[in-house]
Amino acid sequence: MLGETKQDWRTKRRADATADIVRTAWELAREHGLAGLSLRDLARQLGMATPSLYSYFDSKNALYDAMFADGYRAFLAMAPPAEGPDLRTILRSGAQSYIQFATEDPVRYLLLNQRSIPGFEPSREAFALAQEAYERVAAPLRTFADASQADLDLAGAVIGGLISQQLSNEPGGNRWIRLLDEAVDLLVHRFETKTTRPAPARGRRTKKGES
Amino acid sequence: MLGETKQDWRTKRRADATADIVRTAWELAREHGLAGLSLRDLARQLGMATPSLYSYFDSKNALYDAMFADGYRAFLAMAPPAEGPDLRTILRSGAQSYIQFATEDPVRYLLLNQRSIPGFEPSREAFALAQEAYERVAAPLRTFADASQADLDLAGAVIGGLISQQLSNEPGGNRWIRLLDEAVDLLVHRFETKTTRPAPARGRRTKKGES
DNA sequence: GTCTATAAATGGATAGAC
DNA sequence: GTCTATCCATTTATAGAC
Repeated sequence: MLGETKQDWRTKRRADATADIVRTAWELAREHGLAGLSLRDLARQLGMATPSLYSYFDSKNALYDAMFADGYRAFLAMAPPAEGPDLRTILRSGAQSYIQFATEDPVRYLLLNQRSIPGFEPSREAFALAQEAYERVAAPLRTFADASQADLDLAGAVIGGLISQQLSNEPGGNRWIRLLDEAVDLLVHRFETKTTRPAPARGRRTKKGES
Repeated sequence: MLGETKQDWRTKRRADATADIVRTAWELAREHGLAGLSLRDLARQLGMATPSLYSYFDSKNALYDAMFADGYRAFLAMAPPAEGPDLRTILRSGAQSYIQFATEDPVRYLLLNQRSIPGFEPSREAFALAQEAYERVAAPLRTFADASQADLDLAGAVIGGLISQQLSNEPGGNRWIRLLDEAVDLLVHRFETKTTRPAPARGRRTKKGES
């Protein structure tokens, strides 16, 4: 029994130390860029020797994997499923959460959303968290607006496009993300007119807005 | 007179060699990633010693700068100003050029559009080419559709969003870029209804599509 | 689990002869 | 402009003592 407690204590110590490493890794990544993260700096910042890190992570990519999972856990903790009386509200609140999450930590956004680190592929466990996060955003749109996969892809591209332009061209500013409401209007218009035409894709586009 | 010819010949030789280096650098960047490009590999591939590269470029960033300029020159060479009988055609053909340019060489797209290399900033000369390319796409939309800067920003975000999602999530596929026509429809709708409401942003969004 | 020591390699960049 | 030789810093990762 006492042995069990001791075991738990050690397990917790190890988990705490691991979390400490990941947190510090994020700090350094924010400072020097994602690819600029070095295990040397990381160990020094933590006051330990470089090889000690290998007691916690088998490789640098394993550390990236832990950061990847940590990032999506942070999203799941901060972003509730979008709710609201109408589609516009749902879409806008979901997108606002996402934009907030992206702009408050651009480096995290890069690791989670672009394939930023050559050779790094998230593990199955980490990828499952990514899917869970995706579903949290997608599910309300499916149930409320009967969104198809193409609808979701288009919405993701539009919102992600605002974020991407903002972060690459004017980090810290709002030139693109302030266009969110107008972008949501576009998407709402599409979602609502779509029910009129259940076969959305091919052959159309000849007449419609040609006054 | 003979001296002048000799001078021209040397100038040409140097320009050719420089172009050769840049071309080979693109090949290696496509193979190993943009950040994975090393001057050692580059020199070896060219059959020269590493330090010889410094006769052509002062630093690695100077090489990136030449690649940056080269990428935009390639765009200017391949993408004519968008033309067409109506806004939809102009927008779609411009976007198609851009998507073609991006997907035929994703690494080039990354260097030109995302801030992919930490510490690299394009020189004034290279940046001027980027602006020229931007204007080539933007000008027809300004003159034909009286597009505001916000209109252009939104359109850029939507098209760039499709490209970005495609390259990060399914390189080589078409899950997102096949949505181009629908994205263009969204934008056309916005451009056309915008004239109805010259003050586009705040305070609206209460009633509109609430059937 | 932690350390020291070190491997084994890569990176960009410079000096100086030819 | 090209080379050889080299510098100096950096990287991830391992071996083995404690």
